[in-house]
Amino acid sequence: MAETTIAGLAREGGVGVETVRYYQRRGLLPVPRKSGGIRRYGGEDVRRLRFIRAAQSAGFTLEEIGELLALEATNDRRRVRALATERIAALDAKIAQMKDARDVLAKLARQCAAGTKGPCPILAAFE
Amino acid sequence: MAETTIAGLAREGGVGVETVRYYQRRGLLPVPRKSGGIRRYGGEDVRRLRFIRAAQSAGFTLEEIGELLALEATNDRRRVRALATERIAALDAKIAQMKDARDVLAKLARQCAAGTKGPCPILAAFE
DNA sequence: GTAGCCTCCGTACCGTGGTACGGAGTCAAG
DNA sequence: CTTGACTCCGTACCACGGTACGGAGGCTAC
Repeated sequence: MAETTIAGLAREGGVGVETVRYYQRRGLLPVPRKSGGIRRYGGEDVRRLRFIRAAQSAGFTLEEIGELLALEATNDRRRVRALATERIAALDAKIAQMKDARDVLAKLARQCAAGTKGPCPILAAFE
Repeated sequence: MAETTIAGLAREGGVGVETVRYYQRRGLLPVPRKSGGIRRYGGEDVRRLRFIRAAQSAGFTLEEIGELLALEATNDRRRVRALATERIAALDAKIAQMKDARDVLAKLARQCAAGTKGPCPILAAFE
């Protein structure tokens, strides 16, 4: 298991060095204390960093990811499922709201394109 | 046209006093200079404030709303339509991304609920 | 042995849309 | 004419997920 420096870890995870340090401050990644002055990172650090990025792309916040990482050790599937269900509900709510906004705008844009006389229907809708 | 104070304007627009002041700083609302020391607001201010809220609920950022307000005077429908189209595209992209995250999570949650042996499929998916 | 990266660390800053604080001034009612 | 509510103004702070800066020290190759 080749050890690396913070720059190597960052490269493996596809993030910047500053982001790794930020995750350390957030408690998502451990802060190793190794050879004089310079920290060394191993495969477990890469795995955790990739876990964070994967969970992020599933819509979890960094705070939730912190809990997920802690839950890895306990295998508390019920709690993990609860977090996932919460996240799904939040995503559904936001998606519905954005879809509404999108449909309203699309309808207005069609109306606006259909005629050139009078005030713009998009602006008029905001009155 | 009954004039009012900042608190009255905020009430009409359904926002807080601090939010009105924030919009003034952003240049979205004019800063009237009226009777000694206290600013007075009229119907046009209420209209603009409501416009801002309506445009916001359609997904525009405050910066874009600033441009929309400026476009009201010129009736440049092409530019307004361009802004709306941009916004629709941005909404579509974000909606698609969130839907993907949602579907992945929902699938994992179903798998997780289906069995209790082995590691949690949700956590395993992030490895 | 020294040039030239890399690391460490604290701290400040970014965008987005506000919210909170605190002291001084103003205004209307009692 | 005082009390109490409201206004004005600058400034700082909140969440969120980072990004940037700068000086001191370490590490590696030539």
